[in-house]
Amino acid sequence: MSRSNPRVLSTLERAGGFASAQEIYRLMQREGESIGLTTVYRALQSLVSDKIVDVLRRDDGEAIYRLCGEAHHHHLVCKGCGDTVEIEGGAIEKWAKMMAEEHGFRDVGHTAEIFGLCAKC
Amino acid sequence: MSRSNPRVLSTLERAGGFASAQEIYRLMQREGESIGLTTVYRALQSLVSDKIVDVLRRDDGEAIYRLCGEAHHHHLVCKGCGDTVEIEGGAIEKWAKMMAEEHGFRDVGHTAEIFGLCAKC
DNA sequence: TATGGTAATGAAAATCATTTTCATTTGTGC
DNA sequence: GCACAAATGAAAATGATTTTCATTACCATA
Repeated sequence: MSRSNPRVLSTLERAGGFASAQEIYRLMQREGESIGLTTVYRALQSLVSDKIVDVLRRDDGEAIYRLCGEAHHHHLVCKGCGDTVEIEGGAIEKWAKMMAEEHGFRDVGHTAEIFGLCAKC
Repeated sequence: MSRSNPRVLSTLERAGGFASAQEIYRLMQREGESIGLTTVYRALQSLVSDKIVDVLRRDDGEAIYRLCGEAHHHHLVCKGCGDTVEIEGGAIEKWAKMMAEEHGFRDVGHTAEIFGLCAKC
């Protein structure tokens, strides 16, 4: 069932743990690996649902995949250079829990991202 | 030079200050306004560069436009029936601001969504 | 070693938001 | 009326992503 192709994962690692599907595909091509674009996409989807990688969005809407630790965290992303800082979100956890209770929701998860310009940009 | 079509802006306002280009286009069509999709896109680009609206990205990559200075809100979405509740996020605003300062980021915006199962599902 | 079934693969086509092209229309000053 | 710049929008192009579908690799069992 797991389509988390290890070659895709290792390429993502080699790319610095931060790349788009197209970039990973091109990188593998350049390195002489024989793989189809479809398989790259499927492997990434699988890695995402296995929570081995995270997916964010570039400003142009292209999805970028990045390795992430198991600990639940949020991101502070620079719109200029794409630099990403992992941040802690204790306040968010509480907020999400509170809101869910207030409206009778259960089994809740959440997403939260902050984006702006970093000091260098 | 300014292509900030006022009909597009007013439609965005009427849509609750938060919509995608496609949605604005469909809304105008439904209301009998005669306008081309191209013009909607151009008007939105113009509004963005005039800093009258902000652009964010949905999870699926579609661009959503938001009136600047609009008191924005967040969503509580049911995974079962898709029902959505608008919620207030004062805690998030503070958290985002704090985190941004802490890491030297400026011009920051954020997204936050909570999803789970509503009482009915 | 054959055989049958299931999962993985990838080329090509489909989808969908967005951008570009370009011919036409509209508006404005003279 | 006339010329000319700006605005418009239909249609085509673009580019990422997903779907389709026929083929292939794998794996257990007879």
